[in-house]
Amino acid sequence: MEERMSGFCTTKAGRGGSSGNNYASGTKCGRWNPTIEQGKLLTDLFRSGVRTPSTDEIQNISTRLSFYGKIESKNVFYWFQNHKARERQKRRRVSVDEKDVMIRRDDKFSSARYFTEIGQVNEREQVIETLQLFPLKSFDEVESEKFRLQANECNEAAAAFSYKFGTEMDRPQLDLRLSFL
Amino acid sequence: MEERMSGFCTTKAGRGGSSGNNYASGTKCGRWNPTIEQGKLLTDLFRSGVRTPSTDEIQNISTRLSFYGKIESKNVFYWFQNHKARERQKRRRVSVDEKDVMIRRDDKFSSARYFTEIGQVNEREQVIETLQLFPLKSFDEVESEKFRLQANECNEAAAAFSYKFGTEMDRPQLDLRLSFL
DNA sequence: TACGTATGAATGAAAG
DNA sequence: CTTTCATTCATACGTA
Repeated sequence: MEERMSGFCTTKAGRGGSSGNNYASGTKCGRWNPTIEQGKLLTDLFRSGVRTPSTDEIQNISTRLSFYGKIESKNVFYWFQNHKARERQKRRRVSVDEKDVMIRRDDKFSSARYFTEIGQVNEREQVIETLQLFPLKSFDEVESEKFRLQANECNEAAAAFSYKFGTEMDRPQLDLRLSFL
Repeated sequence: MEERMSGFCTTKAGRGGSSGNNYASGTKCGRWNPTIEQGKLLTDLFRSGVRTPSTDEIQNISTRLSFYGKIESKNVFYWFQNHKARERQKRRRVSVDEKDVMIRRDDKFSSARYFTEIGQVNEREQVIETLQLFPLKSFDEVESEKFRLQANECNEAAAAFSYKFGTEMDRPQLDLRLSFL
């Protein structure tokens, strides 16, 4: 029995906002907030192609992540659901805006600027979803970038993760899901 | 009490086009800030009953507003999201206060009472959403009032808005959304 | 300069 | 899956 403080309340959670800030302010307890490690790992999984993990996978991931702080499987479930939805939503919006710009282009600020500002705009997600095995260095959003920057030591976490994933689990790997895609 | 103007401040006078783009304070770069016209129009739409515009509507609105300053659809999305949430929050806060008072005074007063005294506190917002076409003179918050006061000349903006909305669009009006409710 | 308020942005949790 | 709600973080601005 280990009663770590990590988890819901204590929130040392660092999830950046938009301006490269990770808050550690007194967050109110009540809802789960990923710790940096958890966020990093989740993001990695996402970037690896995981989009809609099965119940079992969710369970596994959750178990794994619980090492870094309190977490429930539903949190994992929601995380992926939201992350995926928002990636799409963003993509959708951006692309339309982009179109608008094209149409009404003021020529003052060309589209190039937009792409840079808005970030990676048009990427085929299906492809990514199945071939992401090779990190294409195309993080989905600025967030991941921040995570990566502010938490390099998390690599160890990733390592541990992979490790455990391959040992104490009955299922092969998270890669397994890729096989039935 | 705040003078909100300037569009985005694309790190500098990014957009040209519409006149009267006051960057006044010369601050704010990074996050969108509605110009007076944009704010006026958004507020009007809100008061007209628009609460949760669909993706398409958001796009239209955004496109329209882009005439008055740089703006992305997500800004419109967030604007409505926040505006609605805060209206609700405020209302909730008030009702709670009222309730406290009530309770303290006399427990006899029950819910029925609230409706009468507090005014249209617990209104069915769906209804509003569909019938708000007729300004019920129930402004949501002081802000809108201010906007209205400090920017009367914006009516022209509203006019233009309506105009464009009715002409350069393939869809009828913003009322269209009401059809599928 | 310090702080309160209004509000843009983000995101966990759910509902639809 | 999509859309909405609730909460919280972050920041612009006004004010003392």
